[in-house]
Amino acid sequence: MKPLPTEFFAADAVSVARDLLGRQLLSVVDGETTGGVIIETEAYVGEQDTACHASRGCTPRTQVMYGPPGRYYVYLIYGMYHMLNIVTASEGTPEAVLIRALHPQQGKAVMCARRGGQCGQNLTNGPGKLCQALAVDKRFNSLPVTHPELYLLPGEPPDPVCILSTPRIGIGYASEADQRKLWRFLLRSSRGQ
DNA sequence: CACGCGATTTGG
DNA sequence: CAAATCGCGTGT
Repeated sequence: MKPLPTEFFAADAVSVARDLLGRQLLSVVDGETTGGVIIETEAYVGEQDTACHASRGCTPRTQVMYGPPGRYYVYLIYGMYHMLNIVTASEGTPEAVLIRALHPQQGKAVMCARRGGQCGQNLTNGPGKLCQALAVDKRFNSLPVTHPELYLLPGEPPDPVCILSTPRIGIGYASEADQRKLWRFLLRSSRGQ
């Protein structure tokens, strides 16, 4: 199957965040294929969005968000967890989508091992957890989404009625108005995923 | 160059 | 409820 092209991400982060639900994220690291279906995302929308890292301008860390869409923005948080984002919009417009959760599909045993033996629901149900499970770290920062070691497949776009939107998580430092934005998107859990 | 803290996870 | 743990952004 053909990977999602970089052009897919040349749209506003909110639209891309919604459109990424139901898509597949695959990692091929150390000869192991791991991944699953994206079931939770968040949009971070430029310098005016006080929850977005780019709200403090272009810095060494945020530089990739100012580049062309369709590249990974990976950073370290709390000194120990990585966060996987995909840059959207257009060059000079620093927007990105955070991948927050997957429904595990490929390489569950490997993901289990990378997660310290934890399995089941605990494999990829968090932005730090899924990076651990897929062996995603800063070496993917600024690489294109068509990279052979980390890429996306079209999957099956969900029925819009299955998409929930809520406020974003863990952004207490942002303005109240930005905290209230419904820019977190989830796929309503259903059987058979 | 020193300081403070975070788009989280885990264990108590 | 608090610790873990360090790169980055900010101000000196």
